[in-house]
Amino acid sequence: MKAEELANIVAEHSLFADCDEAELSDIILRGHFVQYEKGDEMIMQGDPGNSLLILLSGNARTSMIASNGHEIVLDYAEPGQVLGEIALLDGGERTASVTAIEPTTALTITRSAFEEILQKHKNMALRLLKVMATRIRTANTMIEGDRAYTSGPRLARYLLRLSVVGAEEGRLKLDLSQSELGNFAGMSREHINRQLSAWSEDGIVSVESGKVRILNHATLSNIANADS
Amino acid sequence: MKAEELANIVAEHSLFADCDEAELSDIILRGHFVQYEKGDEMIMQGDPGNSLLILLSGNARTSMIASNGHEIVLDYAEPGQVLGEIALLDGGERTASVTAIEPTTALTITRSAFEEILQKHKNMALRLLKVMATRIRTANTMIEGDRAYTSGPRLARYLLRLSVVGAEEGRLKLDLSQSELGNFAGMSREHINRQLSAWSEDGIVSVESGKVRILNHATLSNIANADS
DNA sequence: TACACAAAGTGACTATTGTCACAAATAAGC
DNA sequence: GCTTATTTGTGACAATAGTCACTTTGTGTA
Repeated sequence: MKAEELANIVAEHSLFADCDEAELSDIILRGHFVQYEKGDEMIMQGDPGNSLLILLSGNARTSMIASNGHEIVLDYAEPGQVLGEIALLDGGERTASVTAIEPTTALTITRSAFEEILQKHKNMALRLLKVMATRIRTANTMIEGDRAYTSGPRLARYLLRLSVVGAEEGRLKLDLSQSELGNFAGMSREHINRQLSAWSEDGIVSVESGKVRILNHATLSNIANADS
Repeated sequence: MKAEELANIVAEHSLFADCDEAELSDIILRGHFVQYEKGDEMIMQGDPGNSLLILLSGNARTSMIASNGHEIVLDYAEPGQVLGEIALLDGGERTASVTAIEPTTALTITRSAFEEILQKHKNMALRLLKVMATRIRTANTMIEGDRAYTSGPRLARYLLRLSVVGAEEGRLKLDLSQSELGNFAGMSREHINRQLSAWSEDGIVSVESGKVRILNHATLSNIANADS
């Protein structure tokens, strides 16, 4: 793999967005290329965390299983995303799993390789700090939303989080089943279904052949900030 | 202020735990010493975030007000804690407020000063990365707990989070009113009251003159991981 | 000590959301 | 193209926790 290729893959907001070619090829040099099939666990909850992943292609789900069996989806990752850096940095075990939800490729970087990269390219640390700051912000917003709002506004928020910015026809980044949406938005599959049906009636979303689309982005945003 | 003093103040797990004297005095040199009274807002939600705080003495509450008025307490900070680094790093506005809950002193560091410190002491970035990793971990655990468990286990978790490790007589780090506990644990004041009373009956906690104490740490831990 | 204000305790009722149990509709594999 | 599995749709019911409306108990201060 060449630095150019990685540069193309890596998304705009990614950790590596403004890396120069020297940095990128250094990263590639020190990393291992890995392939996953749909359903493969790229990172496993409970394992010690001695490496970090950079998602190159495909999509993955970050989720955790609580001690009572409840599954919580924390986020979905796109190409360019860094995964598993938390356990790598603080030395703790992995508190969440990352599962490929389609055929996926990634670059694995071990702790020592990562430390070398940080040492050699000193801007790297600052970039990673920014990425992590945004991640904390997202987590806090998630806590806020979960706590302060009832199911309607909450589902609206999670749908908007899945929505693409310049989305033609309001298509979402991922076509999730209603049970998955439930695990992401923190509500039961049945409840998701009822809420979606209601919104479908009002022309806010459409649910054709399992695929949810946002028809009225504006009202959905209003709902997301509604009083209840 | 002298580097030694800061060294003494700063807690074990703090960002500055293993800073040498040169680093500490550099930080002091570039920061401003500020005092707050009980109730003062040290950081205000909605403001642009151009500085960071290091709590030197006193205690503070990090909380956010949702658009529907709901107040959510994210965490309580002790001396040594870094506050407000998220907005500083990612350039966004402050998503939470930090309020002094007792007379408090802090060291304010502006963005430029902070960048100088990072530049000069390159271990600093790595340390901050660790701190932030732990913070993401805490936030994720909070999301997990809020989602997967009912009020009982949840309150147990938040009480344990407030408990001191070698706590003589199970005293908590902070004596919170039941309404505050409610905002922290995400449940109504009344519900907190009922749950606490029930546990008090069973000898798991005691609630004397508004102060909660953990009498049976072991069972409370069990409750925190119960099936419901 | 008395007054005022804030915090805690408690009962009754309500609301929201989850659970269970199916039927219907898709999708996937052979 | 048929069979099987996995989603989706929906009704009835249960449960958990919030709200309201008070009373009671503390706490701090003039």
